[in-house]
Amino acid sequence: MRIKDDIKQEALFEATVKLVNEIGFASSSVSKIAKEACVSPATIYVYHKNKEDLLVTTYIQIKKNIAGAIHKDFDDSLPIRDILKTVWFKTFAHIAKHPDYFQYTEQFSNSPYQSLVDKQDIEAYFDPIVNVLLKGIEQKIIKNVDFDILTAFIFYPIIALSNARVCQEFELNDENIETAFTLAWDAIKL
Amino acid sequence: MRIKDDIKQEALFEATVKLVNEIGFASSSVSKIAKEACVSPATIYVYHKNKEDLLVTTYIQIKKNIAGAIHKDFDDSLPIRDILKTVWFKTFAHIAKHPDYFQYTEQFSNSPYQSLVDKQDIEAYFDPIVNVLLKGIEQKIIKNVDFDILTAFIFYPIIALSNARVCQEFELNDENIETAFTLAWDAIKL
Amino acid sequence: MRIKDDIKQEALFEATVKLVNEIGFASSSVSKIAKEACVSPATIYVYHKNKEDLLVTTYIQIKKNIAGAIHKDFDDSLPIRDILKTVWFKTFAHIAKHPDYFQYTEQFSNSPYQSLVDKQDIEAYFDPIVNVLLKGIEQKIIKNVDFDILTAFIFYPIIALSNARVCQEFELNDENIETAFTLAWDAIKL
Amino acid sequence: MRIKDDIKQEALFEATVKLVNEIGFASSSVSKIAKEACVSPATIYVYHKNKEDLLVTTYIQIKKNIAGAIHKDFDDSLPIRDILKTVWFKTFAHIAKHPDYFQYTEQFSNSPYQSLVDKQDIEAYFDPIVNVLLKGIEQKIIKNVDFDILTAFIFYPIIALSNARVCQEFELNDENIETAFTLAWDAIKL
DNA sequence: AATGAATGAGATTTCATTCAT
DNA sequence: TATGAATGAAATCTCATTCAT
Repeated sequence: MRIKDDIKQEALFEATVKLVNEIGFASSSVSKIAKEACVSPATIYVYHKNKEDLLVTTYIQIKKNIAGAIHKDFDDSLPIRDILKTVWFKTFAHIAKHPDYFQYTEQFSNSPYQSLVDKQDIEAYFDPIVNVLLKGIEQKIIKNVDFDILTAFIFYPIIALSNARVCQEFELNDENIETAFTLAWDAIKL
Repeated sequence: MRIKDDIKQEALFEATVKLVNEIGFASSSVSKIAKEACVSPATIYVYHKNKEDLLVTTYIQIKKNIAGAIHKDFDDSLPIRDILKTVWFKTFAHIAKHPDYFQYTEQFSNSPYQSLVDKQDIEAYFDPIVNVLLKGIEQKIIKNVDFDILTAFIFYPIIALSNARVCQEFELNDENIETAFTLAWDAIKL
Repeated sequence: MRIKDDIKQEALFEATVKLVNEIGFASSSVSKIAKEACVSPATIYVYHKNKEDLLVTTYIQIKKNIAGAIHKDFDDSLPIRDILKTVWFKTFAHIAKHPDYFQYTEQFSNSPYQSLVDKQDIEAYFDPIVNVLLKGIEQKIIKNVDFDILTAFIFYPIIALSNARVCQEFELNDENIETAFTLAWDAIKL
Repeated sequence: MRIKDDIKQEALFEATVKLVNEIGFASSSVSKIAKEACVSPATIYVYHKNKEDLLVTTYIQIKKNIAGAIHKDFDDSLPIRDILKTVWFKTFAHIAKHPDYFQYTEQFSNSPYQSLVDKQDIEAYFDPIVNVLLKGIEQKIIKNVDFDILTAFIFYPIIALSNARVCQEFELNDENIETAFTLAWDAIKL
């Protein structure tokens, strides 16, 4: 008996991301993804219950990837500002390295598929950095405001700036990233 | 015949927005939009070259609307912080009043259609408020950094927070909006 | 504007019946029916909500046809035996003339689609002949037994015999039909 | 290994019958039958040449079952009417006990698979009761008419009535069955 | 201008069957 | 023998668009 093939699984992941980047979410049909991954469309249904499941699985995988990347060598004991700055740079670095992954999540999270993902599961991946923020509030280093507000100034701008770079001509060099971090810190620091 | 035209045009606009909000961008077919607007699918092609044009037109219309709303009673002579704060509140108010318009732009700007819009045209609608920022830089009130960076902290957080409200349980009352503005201002002020 | 085409409607009806007879119910796909009717598969969905609707509509149409045929020149005032005998012969004649219609109903009524038809509606078409049976019971000419039992001996044998003819070598000449009626009458008469 | 074989064989038989009853002939795919029988789809092809063979085998098995059931304790020496009445009741009893088997044959015998069965083989199972009819004709107890005609009145009504029970609300109690036999006997007796 | 009919192209998914272990 | 993986073929149905009135 044959056994499920990790190579195929991986090929499907890559094909999905690549195609969504090239032709967009709506135009990425199962047939096209299959062709890109060099498998039969029917094979996709061996690995995934339906198209939805393929897209959602891909999304979750990417989110796991990024959570892993930004928490690499995570050192809880550093000063809060340093931790945030490190993560800030690592996030930009990850997006720069995998702009296609980033694009995919952007398209996905504004599609109807978004609602199929258990947000709590995703958020759990980012617990370490979130806890840093909470500790900052406790230590009166960071403003004591609703967590969604902090997010809007310490995480969301990364997306905004990366999008600006991906879609336009804005250059994201180290200097710009550092400058941007200054603004983020000014926003949230007490 | 003019009146009839405008009614159909408006019906198509509303139907497009409504449907995209209800069933998403990808599922909003020409036929469904036509049915929602109580016209024949063929009629859409009297008013628009193709589906693409319908969606793009709708997007531009919404952007015009919001630009109009946030610049209402715009007073150039006030202190810069006051102007920004007024616009900040007006933007939240507009989104709260038309969450469907907002959702539409979110979906649109992450779709492949996005590239069909002349960004310069859209940006022109927001010139007044942009000029305020530029003046702020000149007067050394606002940090002299790349404009995209300022945008990421003074405009984008609105989207982040509105999305948080639309998608989750975050409450956007006046107090929260005011608090958030404090962070935005701290970010960009010199 | 084009208007719906009776010719197409009729062509679809004929194609459906013909194909079901030739290749069976399960193999009769929408595509094949469309090809047989010389229309696009998509056109079928202009005239019918889905495949199910096409098949059910076709079934009801056939049932209407047969009800019309067996009640042609229906004369309520004749003796009950004569009425039944006339209908008996007319039914065999109709089936002989349209064996394909008959085959279709046989396949349909043993398929899962069967449950989608409102039986009451169908039965209503056969009210006149049913009323004759009821009158016969009243006049103590026909056995006073459950109506389903009468049906099993005065109507169902027609199907059995026609099926025998359609599927095998049994010959249904006037003499055999007359003989069979003798048995049917012996069964139900008081 | 023999035991294991028989268990799988039996499981496939039961699964096929059950599924055909639940979702109909056309929707009963090989995969679904395999899942229902808790075996791999590939295993079916160890026991059967193809899907067709599985369905035909199942049909023949059921026919054998019923032939066995109605001929149980078959006593050739009783009066013809008594023999027929006994068989009549035994048939109803068998159908009542295995309505799913009955339903399966009904669906099967109106499907294209029907033509794959050698009718002579099936009919041979029912020789004993058929011979009774022939003897009845010889002894001038039963009408001397074409055998298909007799069948239509002494066997087919059972199907009609059982179907009426299966599909609708008609109640098949002993009294009704007895009454129905009266009609059947009146039909065929000389 | 306005429209319902019509359709080729293509969507997602399931099928019966074979493969490789 | 027994199996889960794999797939070409085909299923139903929807799409954006054009046609004919």
